[in-house]
Amino acid sequence: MAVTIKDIALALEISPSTVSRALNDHPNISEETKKLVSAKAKEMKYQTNFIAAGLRTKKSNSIGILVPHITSNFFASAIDGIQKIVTDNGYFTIICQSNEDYHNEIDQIRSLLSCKVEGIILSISSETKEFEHLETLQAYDTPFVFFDRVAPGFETPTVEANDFTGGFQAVEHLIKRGRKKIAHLGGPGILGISKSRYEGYLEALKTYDYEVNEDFVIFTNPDEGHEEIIEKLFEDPKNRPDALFTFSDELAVESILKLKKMGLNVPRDVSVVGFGNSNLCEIVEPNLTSVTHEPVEMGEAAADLLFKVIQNRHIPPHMMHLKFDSRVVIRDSSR
Amino acid sequence: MAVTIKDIALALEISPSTVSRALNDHPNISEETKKLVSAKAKEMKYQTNFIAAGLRTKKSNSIGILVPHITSNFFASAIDGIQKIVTDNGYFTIICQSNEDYHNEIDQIRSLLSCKVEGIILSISSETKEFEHLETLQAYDTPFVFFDRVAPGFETPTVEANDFTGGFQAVEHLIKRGRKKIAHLGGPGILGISKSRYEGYLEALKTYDYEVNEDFVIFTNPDEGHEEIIEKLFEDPKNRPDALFTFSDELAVESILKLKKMGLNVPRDVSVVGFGNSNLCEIVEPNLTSVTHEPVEMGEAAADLLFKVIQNRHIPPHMMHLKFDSRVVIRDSSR
DNA sequence: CTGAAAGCGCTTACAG
DNA sequence: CTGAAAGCGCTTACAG
Repeated sequence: MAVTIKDIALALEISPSTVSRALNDHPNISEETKKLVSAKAKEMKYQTNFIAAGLRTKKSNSIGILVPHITSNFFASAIDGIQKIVTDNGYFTIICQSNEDYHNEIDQIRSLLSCKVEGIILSISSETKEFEHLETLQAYDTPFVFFDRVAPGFETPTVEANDFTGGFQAVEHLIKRGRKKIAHLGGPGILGISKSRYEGYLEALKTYDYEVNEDFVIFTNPDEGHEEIIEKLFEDPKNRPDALFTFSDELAVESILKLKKMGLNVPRDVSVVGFGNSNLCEIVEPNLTSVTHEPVEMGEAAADLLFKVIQNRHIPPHMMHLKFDSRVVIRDSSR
Repeated sequence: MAVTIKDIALALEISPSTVSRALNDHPNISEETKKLVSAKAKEMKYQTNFIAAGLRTKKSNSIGILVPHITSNFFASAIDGIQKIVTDNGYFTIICQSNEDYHNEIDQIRSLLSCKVEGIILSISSETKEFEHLETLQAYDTPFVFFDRVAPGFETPTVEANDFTGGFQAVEHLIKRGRKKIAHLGGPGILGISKSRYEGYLEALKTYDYEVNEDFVIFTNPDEGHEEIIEKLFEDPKNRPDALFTFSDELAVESILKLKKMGLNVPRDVSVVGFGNSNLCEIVEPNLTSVTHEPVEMGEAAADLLFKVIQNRHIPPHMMHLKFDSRVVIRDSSR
């Protein structure tokens, strides 16, 4: 059985209170007692029961992470960054996945509340259109930080990539390479990040007096096949885009593979720029030009912000809504 | 503030005991009371405090997962599989990373013990050579299941890929394609999975009366550069392998890219077979032949086993040490 | 510097 | 069918 504070007290013939204080390095306890207690604790292999301590102090020392899925380079790296900060603060994390499902998201939040996490880093699912469950969070005074995907109407910190300027830069790069007909394969239309990247695309076209061709913009869903979409976009030789900016590296890779199958040369016939600057970029041929994304840094920043809220520390207004800038890493697919 | 069982009791003018029982669907409580209570609970947005319940019942409803790193397709997918089973059982997971560091692993285990998880799914770090910390687990009656990486000398369930036959099949495939000089780029030498894949390689060579050339076998570490190693392996035209079986798809991809840089044709000059059958296989060119790995199924199996131990259910001997068989998915890199 | 006592929010054996 | 009481393992205000 697990040894408790009482067992140590018994063995040392002192009170549990003193043991507790000694273990927590309370200033009123003599050095001698502290030494005695910690020696005995080690000897008996005592492990603090966080559950009990948490119940008493109303501090669970845990924070929740809710992401659409853990199997995605972006979110996995973000969690990596978050955990670093969380561990440094002596906390632990409970990680949940919504699987991009609205009802699942609600369940997971409920479960995090039941675990009494002190805060949540949250990336809403691509199906979430209502936000009552987030109001529940607020009702429970459980602070949260939006990560990468933000719901409107909440006064809570946000950490995002600067998707707008990312999209802008990607398209500007293609324009400067002399491309004339630039298409965009977007992400799920409902997501803010999809919209922002698309808006960056539009803004770049506008800035350089390009006309917008609506046939050249398609929003995609992760679960549907993209091959047909890509084929359709490029099948008409007379009205074929000569460049493509995609929502993700995955989409860019799919596009390159499909374009090659269709007998088109990348970048000669079609330049391609992805988003994420993932490890795929240097594997696909030609190597993929891509917009950088900084999941680890973003995760660290989100965790930092969450701890500030938890500890009631002041967050200066300019820190409340962080946007991580991107740059274009140019590789062969757009050279 | 969070609403408690007491608040509901007060509002309904009944005792907390009754509220608790009603909420837990105790048979002795009248349907009427149950309805009343659950309506009120919903109205007041009551959320069970798992922490408190756990303290009382000595059941935390949580299990721990400790993996080397979360950012790895294999482990991320495994966690996916584990979480599915865990959620189905009404539990939640605490996920920790050792970052392949022995001392970190010890710390994480200590922390999981303090969180009073009811069991742990464990993949030891590649630096772990001593196992005292696992004996601590046993001393605390905290059951655990080894996942993918197994420490010797413990009477606990294990879930592994059948790395030996995987390696065997990969090399057999290369032999049947008529390859004569088959090299092996292995993983960290200390890991059982590296050894097993290597032994499969050896066994295949032996079975087909091939001689073993020790210069053709190299064990690698994840953090060191592999380019030089690959270059050295293939630089001598007179004594150059005509096939390569690698520990992972990542290593295979690196090898293919490097071989191409060296002016060698894959598969004409060198056939390559990877391990993992990851999404990289269809991105690299030529597409990579690879041995399948089933992380999701393995994760599910590990979680199932852990729950059996937690619930003291009998595990038939043939279920104690699961090995997931692999097959070779043939693609262009070895055609 | 140390101890006795109360209490965190639950559950459950005991009593009725 | 329902309630009063004890207790899970801690922490901490209060008292000395």
